[in-house]
Amino acid sequence: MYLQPIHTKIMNQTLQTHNYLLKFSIKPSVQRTAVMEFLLNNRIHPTIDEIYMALSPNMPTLSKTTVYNTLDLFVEKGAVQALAIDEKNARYDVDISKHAHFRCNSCGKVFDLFNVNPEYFQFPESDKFKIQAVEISYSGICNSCKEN
Amino acid sequence: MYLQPIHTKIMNQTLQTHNYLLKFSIKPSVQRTAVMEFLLNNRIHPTIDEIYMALSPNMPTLSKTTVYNTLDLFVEKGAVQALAIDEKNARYDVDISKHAHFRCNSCGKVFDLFNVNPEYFQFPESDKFKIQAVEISYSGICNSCKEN
DNA sequence: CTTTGTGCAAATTCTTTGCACCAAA
DNA sequence: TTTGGTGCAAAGAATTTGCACAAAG
Repeated sequence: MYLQPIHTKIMNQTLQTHNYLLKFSIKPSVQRTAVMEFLLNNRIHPTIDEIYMALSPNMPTLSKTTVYNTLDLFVEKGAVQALAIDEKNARYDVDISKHAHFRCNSCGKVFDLFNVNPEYFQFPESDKFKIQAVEISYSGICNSCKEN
Repeated sequence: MYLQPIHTKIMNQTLQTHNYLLKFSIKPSVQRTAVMEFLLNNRIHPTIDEIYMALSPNMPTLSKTTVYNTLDLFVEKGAVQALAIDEKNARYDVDISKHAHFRCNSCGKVFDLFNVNPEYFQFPESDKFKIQAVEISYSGICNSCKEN
């Protein structure tokens, strides 16, 4: 049986991410690929700072400006959606399918909610606006905060 | 026919606002009454700065800190809802009934949307979270921006 | 070479905090 | 008096901007 060397596995994932960026017409630089790979592997709706903090140990020259630039580009190209659910910081979601979010008012974490009726994501009739997007955000207390 | 003097009208409105605050157990100071009166008369989901800029000409000693304090209190008492729809600034809505909002990506203005199916404001089943609130936010281009 | 991307430092904006003074009960 | 409200100035945090250097084609 042939065992795939670990570095090849890593290369394969990076290659996948590289190709994923190309699907959105994003030129895959080292930094952009690292940011997208982090988003794909960590579905935690991270803030800019969380992304920067996670990547900078392995990428000491990375700057926060680049993380800002990268996410602006990803949003512009439709590869990620920016969430308004957190009033303090912008949060980013690599899952661009129609789904809702829940924010815990105690710990501040943002979770996906996939069991919201898909019908809710339809746009209402309007002669005043050209509606292009919808965001459905719930808030309250998550179970792990409720226990404490 | 008896014409109500204009200053009486103003007094009457301030008195109404005063009593409105009392309904939410908010002690009606001069500043709080002015802020609430502005919110009731201007359903534009204003930012802190918009409220401050509107009131300060007639209330030169008003400070932005007081506007912040006042709106924190209003939200805490349930008299207004804070909107997360605008990533740049907090916006406040004195209409606490269940309705949706639309933000124009061009001019940044936020509008009410009253024709969204009330069913959409129901909370989904969840054993992970105690859901307490929902915000439905649409975005796109408003008609006056589309024309220009 | 020319264009595009990155990263540092500074600037800007929004919000919060500490504290002193003022006002109402 | 005592409590709570207001307002100034400073601090803090998130984001944006200007510009020089690096990388890619």
